Amino acid sequence: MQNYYKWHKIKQEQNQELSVNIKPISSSKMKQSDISTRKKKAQEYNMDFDEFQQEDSKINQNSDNFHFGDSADEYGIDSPKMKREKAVKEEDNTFRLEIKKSPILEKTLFSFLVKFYNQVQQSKKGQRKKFVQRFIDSTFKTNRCPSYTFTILRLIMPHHDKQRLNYGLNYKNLAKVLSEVFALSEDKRQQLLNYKRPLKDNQQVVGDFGEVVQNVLQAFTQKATLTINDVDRCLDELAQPQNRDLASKEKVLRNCLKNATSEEIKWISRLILKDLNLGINHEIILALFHPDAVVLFNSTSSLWEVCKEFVDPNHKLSNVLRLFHPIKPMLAGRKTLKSIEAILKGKNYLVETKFDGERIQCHVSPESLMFFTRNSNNYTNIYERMIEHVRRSLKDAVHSCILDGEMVVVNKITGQRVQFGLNKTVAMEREDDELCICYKIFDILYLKTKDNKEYALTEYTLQYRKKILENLIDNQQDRVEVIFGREYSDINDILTEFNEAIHRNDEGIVIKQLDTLYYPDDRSDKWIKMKGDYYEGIIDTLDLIVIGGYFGEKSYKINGIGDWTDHITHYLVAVAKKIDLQNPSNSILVPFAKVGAGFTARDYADIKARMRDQWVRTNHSNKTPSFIIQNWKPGEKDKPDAYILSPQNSLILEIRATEIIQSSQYPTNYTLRFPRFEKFRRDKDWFDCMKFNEIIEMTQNLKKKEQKESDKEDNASDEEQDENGGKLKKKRKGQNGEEIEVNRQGRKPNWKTNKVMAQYLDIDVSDVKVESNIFNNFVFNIINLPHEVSLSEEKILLEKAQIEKGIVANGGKKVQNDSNLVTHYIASHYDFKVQVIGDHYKVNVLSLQWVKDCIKKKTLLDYSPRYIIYGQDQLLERNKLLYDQYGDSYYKDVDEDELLDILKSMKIDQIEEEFQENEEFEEAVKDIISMKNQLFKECFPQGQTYCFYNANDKLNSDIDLRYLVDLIQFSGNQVVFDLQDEIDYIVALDYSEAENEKIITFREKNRSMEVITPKNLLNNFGIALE
DNA sequence: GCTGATGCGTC
DNA sequence: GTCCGACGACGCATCAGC
DNA sequence: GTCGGAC
Repeated sequence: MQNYYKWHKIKQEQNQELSVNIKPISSSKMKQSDISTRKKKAQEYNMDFDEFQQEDSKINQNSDNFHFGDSADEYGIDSPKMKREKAVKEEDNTFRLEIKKSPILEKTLFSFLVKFYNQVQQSKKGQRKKFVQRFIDSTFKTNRCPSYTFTILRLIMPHHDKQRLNYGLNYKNLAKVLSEVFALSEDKRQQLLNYKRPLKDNQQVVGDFGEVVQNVLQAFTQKATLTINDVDRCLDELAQPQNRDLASKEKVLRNCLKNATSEEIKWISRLILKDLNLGINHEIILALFHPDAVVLFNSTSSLWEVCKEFVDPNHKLSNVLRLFHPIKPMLAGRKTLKSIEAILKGKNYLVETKFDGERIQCHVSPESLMFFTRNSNNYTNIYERMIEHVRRSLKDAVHSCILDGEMVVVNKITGQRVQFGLNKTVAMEREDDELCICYKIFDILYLKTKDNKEYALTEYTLQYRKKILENLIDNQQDRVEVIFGREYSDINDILTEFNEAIHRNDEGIVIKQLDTLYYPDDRSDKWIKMKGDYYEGIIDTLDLIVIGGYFGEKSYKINGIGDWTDHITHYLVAVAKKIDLQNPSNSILVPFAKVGAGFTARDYADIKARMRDQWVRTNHSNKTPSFIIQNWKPGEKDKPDAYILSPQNSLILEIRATEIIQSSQYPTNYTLRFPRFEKFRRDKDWFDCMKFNEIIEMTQNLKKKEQKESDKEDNASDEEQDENGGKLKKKRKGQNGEEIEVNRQGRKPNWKTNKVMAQYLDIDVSDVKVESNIFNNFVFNIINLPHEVSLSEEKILLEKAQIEKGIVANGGKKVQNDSNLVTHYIASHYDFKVQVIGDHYKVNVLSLQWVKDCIKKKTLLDYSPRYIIYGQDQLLERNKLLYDQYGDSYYKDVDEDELLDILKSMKIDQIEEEFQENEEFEEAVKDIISMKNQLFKECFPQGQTYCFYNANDKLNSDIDLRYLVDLIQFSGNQVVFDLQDEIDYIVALDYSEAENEKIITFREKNRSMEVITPKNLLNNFGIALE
């Protein structure tokens, strides 16, 4: 969008000079397009077309009437209870809605367009632009009458045509209607209805609705006599409110399609679905239509405006903003931490909270006030009650303006964030003492003052726009509020802001550069959004088990046509309510969410290979399998196309999500917001998936917090309501699950994934000789590396490898992910991740130098100030006593006593004692590490207790078990055979149901314990079985 | 007249 | 780096079908 | 909203 202002002369410096005393910009120019010369040119240009001239003048007469304050009535009033009003308005504005048909297109065959569609779609992506160019050039060379250009443009980009009302036909209803129109056999009807489902016996097209339509209707092919206007009129008819029912639509379509070929029907279907799948950006088409077309389109969201404006190809756009034509909002981009730092270096910027509501643009004139959404839809009626509030907040000096902001539900009492789902409900019906809608205004795009001065504020810097905003709007607490943001120039302040936002339970922050103009529809780095779930260590992931699959449209692109399981592209995942190790099918799994994002082609191939024979195809009337909770009544589109055969062969997926939200759709009563696949948990067996009560636990934590907020007594009956209350009350529940729960005992909750596994250790340390034991029992994680070496990726790795080898050589371990197992976090400098990890785990983050120095001196050095990147209060306080302000010790040298002292504070004394008591242990460890045994090529876990529950009698007969026990003991770990407190892992063997119950109950009380399979166990020791 | 399916918009 | 389609959850309005 | 893949 660099060229958005290229046609405009305004320079940014100019803006800076403007003081609060507003200097108008050529106000009289607004909407003073030179119609007479334009018309003249157009007429010259279209000299050959009598009809066109007449038509053009008619249409231009209409546009002559247009002025600011005129409302854009072609925006379909598509909001609810507006039916009656709509009828009135429609009559009022028929002259707008009914755009006269171009006479030329009465004679132009639709097959002309079909040819173009095919050409573009079949060509390679790089070639497409060329074809479009050719098409535009030839089609609009001699005729640029708006009725002509408009009809064609909206048939090339149906998605951006806002003038026509909805068809009420998506693929399901369209399939039904088409079946009726052509009186299809039941077979073919089913083929259309289930276009995503592969047929059992043949290789026919699947997945693309249009293709299936053409395929099915091949027999009905007619001669191509359909004209473009026929199609256009048909679409108009379909959208008519009186044709809402399927019977009417059938009539309309029959009338049109009786003259169409199956190929044409394919494309008409796609037009109705508003998705041609041409693979060409609308901006490319517009830019070819006229160089300024994109700019105008982004400022008015209207193809009709574009067509009216550029009748003359040489016409230069003189103004863009049109009141009551929604501007495409400016968007915030998502950036990596590293790039954020680079982008913002040396700049001034504002940080604002990211509100979790609806982006709403508000247009105001003395006569009218309208709200538009992010996609330019008219939401005036949804937010009807906000009209008066906004008006009241505008200062007298304002004649007209365009405001940009977010409609949010606020809880006036607690101030807590409210669940997004309530937004519309509260807006439209329920606003009470507690909840109400608030318009958070953060920008102003246009202003006309009472003394008739106009400002296209999109052409001014943010700094300036905020200043204007400040002077024009009166704040009304919890109703209409102006958002100013906090100004910073140091990246660290941003990180602090972000951290605070996360802890406040906000959705995130938005960073806006102060010296930038307003770029419609631009999502670059001028505005940047940061959300908690973008970064590691803030939001937990969940391990869920796959229980069902759905056919998707992705399949035919990714897998081609193979066997039917290849068409499964998204999955139903569940938590476990009851686990039966003996007879897995007697377990109870509870559907929790669907996941379809985050899978790579590779991932699909993986699943395919591992699950090939594990699917049972359904026909949507099957009973749900026994292992799925039976009170689940899925809606039509939630019924899986396939179920897994049995839980024990299913997969565990690690799922990331923004938050846990309430749901009436899943029997858990909760589900995930924005779920996406993160990775496979191959190390976990099926019964290691998340448990039902863990959801309850997570949400209980939230409830507790909520209750604390509102000072209420703990109420145990709350949960029962959720358990069997069936439908959820729509009452205030607005909390979410992203809060990080750090267990008081420092134990990790079960839903926090244990990321430290041998396979994640990426540097081979098998040949590292252990030189000392100063880092014994330490687990290191390096958070970041110096910027200087960041020039080359290789150097980074080299540096990292060197340090990690050093760590291992001195008895430590190194891991690649943060977790509760990490004892020492290391960083080269302070950054956001450092802060987040520090706060999350309540740990100190030490400098790389500390590690290097320790290695060099072969001793543990004190955590002196110069070694601290991010310190916890306790340590900082201590250092205040020990060191002066320059970090120099008050004592000359660090003597042994002091070191011991420090070690004590670090609780290392215990470890030391252990060593003294157990010399053999240390020796054994050394021995094993120095062994160049294949089995131990990676670091392996130590000091853990493994339980082979009741396995004594099996040991002798089972050689594998003996081997496992040896392996564990040999490597400095403990083996026990009964359930006791210190167990870290219990090895899943062939237990009876009763014993399983015991294990499960025991585990309930010992959350830190994990059940692992022998396979996992080997995995932990770096022994891969595959 | 009610309920579930369907469409369409928001995030 | 940018664009695009294929995916997620929700709420509301409307229609089909009982 | 998220994401991966094509360009």
